[in-house]
Amino acid sequence: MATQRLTKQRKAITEALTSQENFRSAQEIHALLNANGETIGLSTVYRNLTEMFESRDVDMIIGTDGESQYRLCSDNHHHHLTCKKCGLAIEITGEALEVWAKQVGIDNGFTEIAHTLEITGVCLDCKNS
Amino acid sequence: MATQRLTKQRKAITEALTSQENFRSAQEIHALLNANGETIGLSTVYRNLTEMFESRDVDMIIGTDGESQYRLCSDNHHHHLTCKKCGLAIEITGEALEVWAKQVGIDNGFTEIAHTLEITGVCLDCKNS
DNA sequence: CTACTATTGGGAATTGTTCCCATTAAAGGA
DNA sequence: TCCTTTAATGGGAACAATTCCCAATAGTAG
Repeated sequence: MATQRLTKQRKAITEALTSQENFRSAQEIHALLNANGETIGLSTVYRNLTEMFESRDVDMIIGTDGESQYRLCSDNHHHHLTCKKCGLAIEITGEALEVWAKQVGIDNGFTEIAHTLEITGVCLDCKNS
Repeated sequence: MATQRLTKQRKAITEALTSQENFRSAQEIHALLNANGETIGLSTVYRNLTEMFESRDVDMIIGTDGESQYRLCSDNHHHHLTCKKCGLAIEITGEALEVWAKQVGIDNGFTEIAHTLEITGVCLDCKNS
């Protein structure tokens, strides 16, 4: 009585996620797979990403436009400094911030504390053009 | 040459927001108004909330299901500690964070630096139920 | 190999939000 | 006060992301 079958679609999705550094929407993953010659249904991508999120294999965030974005869970938590014009993204880590955010939650009696941070601006190249 | 007319719809929306403690979705505001006998279009609610957000009269956050939620804001820049279960939102200010975020941008040659931060968790009441 | 059933995929349905545009009604001036 | 101008409204169509439905497909245990 299997409860989890290893289909080639599931494998392909995991592979696609592995090849991506940052958060990608379900639609982006789907497009990526199709571009690579895989034939995979959009429903399947959504279904699997949701399952993977529930089993904590991927992180999910909700973007500023309300679109869900996914990324394979990695242990090193970090944030991004993103250019509004060209989309350039620089990884930011801040141990102090991590600790502070968690502390704020604890101080207010919260548990299961998580946080998201986005810093945006205009990068040097875009400013000079 | 007026650029901002004080319509009764705009007034009603502000009133509805005033009566609410926590974040409410545009649809909730709309339902609330209609329940109070106002006749107001959903488009109008969306339009005004978006404008009010852009002019910083209301705070907006994107809920876990991707739905935008609004609340009248106090004047100063701040962030939120939000309960995943009940939506309870506590205002957070952190001068250190503000300075740090700006510094990170500057260090990387960015200008027009802005940032958003959301801390989420489960509040005490929701944990005990 | 076969039977069982988890999983797939594609189109329809849903949901939150924005767009379009003819109609309505603030606000300033005569 | 009454016009005139045009910002603002509202409702239905359009959209985009996501979920649902279900017949067809394909892992996997035996």
